[in-house]
Amino acid sequence: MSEADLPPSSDPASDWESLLNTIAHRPKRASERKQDRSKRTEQQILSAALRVFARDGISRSRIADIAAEAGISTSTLYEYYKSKEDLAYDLPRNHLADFFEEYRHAVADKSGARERLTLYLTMTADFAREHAEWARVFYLEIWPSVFVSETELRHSVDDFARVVLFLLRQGARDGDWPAGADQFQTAAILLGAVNQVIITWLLYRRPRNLTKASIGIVERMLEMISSERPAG
Amino acid sequence: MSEADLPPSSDPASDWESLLNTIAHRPKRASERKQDRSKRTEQQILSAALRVFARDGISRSRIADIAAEAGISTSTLYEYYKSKEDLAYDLPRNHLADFFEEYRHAVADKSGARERLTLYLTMTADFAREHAEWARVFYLEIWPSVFVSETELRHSVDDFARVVLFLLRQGARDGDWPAGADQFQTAAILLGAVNQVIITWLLYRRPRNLTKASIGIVERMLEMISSERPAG
DNA sequence: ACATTTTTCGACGATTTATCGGATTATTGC
DNA sequence: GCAATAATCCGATAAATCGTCGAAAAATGT
Repeated sequence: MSEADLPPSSDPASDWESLLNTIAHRPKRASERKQDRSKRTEQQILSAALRVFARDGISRSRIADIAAEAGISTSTLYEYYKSKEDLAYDLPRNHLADFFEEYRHAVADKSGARERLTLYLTMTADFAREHAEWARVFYLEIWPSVFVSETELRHSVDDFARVVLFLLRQGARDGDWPAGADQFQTAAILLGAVNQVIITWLLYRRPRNLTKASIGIVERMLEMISSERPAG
Repeated sequence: MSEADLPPSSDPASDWESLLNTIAHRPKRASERKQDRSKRTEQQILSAALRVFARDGISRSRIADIAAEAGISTSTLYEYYKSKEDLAYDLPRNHLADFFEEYRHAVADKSGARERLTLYLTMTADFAREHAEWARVFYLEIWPSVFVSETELRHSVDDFARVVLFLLRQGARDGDWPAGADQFQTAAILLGAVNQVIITWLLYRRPRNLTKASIGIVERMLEMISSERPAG
């Protein structure tokens, strides 16, 4: 990625590239394992943990079950993660990085703030739908948890809002919506609504078609924001 | 409350009263304890659990700590709650009932849907601010949890949205906002944004003034919704 | 005051988490 | 290839926490 090699710039287009670059490449857990065998084991643990956490909930899940599901012994699991909590909070990182990478790819040919923002928010919902087990663990157990703020995961969670704020500012500069509005407030509205729809879908499978629903709600919100009268 | 004695009615005003009546009086955990001593112990347990859960998070909290904090032995606590989970999910019910009761009182002299809705959403945020320990446990640990849907608590959580939906329909009938809009969608936007603000405040103490911020965001959203052009 | 019911608690068993030393498997240097 | 070394894995077991039970203490009714 050439933009990573360039010096910091205040050119808006470059800022966007570098923001995406940063969030898509937050250092994952430094897996210092030397052998391929270990990398496979690590994957098996993560995948088993995801299944078990999604099925039983984190607090009801037992380390022994996860180890069994991964086909290893309990003590081997402890070679990789020092506790259940450690495992639970590491789990979402890879998926989040994948999401940002997918978004970065999909947004490459879009330059308008509104287009970019619509894509971002609808892809968020769609990603939850496509990775429902992950979403169950992330949205219903980890994201709102007090302890996110104590972990590395916090950076990735913060990134989520950072992208929305960036695009709101871009849109304000470009005249897509009034510049006077409190963009933190606008971001809270957009993110809150999308989270609300995702959580409702995860808990009750309503709305039936999450993709369609999220497109509907996002377009409606952006339409409202665009046609707000400038702050007075 | 006399309206509880009346037969079901399709009169809108009476529907509103009976909705409020229902949600404010969801049966609490039936405490079958005979002695006053027990009622005190029960309160001590709930109050201790709230402090410990808010401080350590539910999963890190130990039953023994809660019992010690309540000044009783571990086994006595088990006389009252069959597990930590049981205790955790029972905890929010009383507070939620209190909130609904407070709202019912405060809304008594308001008849417009918009006024009622503004009051509801801002009181929600304010209640979280006033009962921060409770809010920490409820919003960050219990509300989004998978298992809410398995407990009695679910009814109270559903009530939360029910009120908003009721008022959105009232407002549509009264011409406060376009009748064509998908009111489930509108409810998701309103509730999602308020939850988002509350959660952000709980985690990061931003915005500094939660009350002011929630009034701002609620009024802005209702303004946007009121001035949407009718669905086409 | 005594019998009965309710509440409390210490002792203990069960479950789950976490550790450790050595056995097993892979990699490296020659 | 083959030892030497490092990395990985696991059984046995310690540590922590959850949860149960029967008997003691307190409250209640007569």
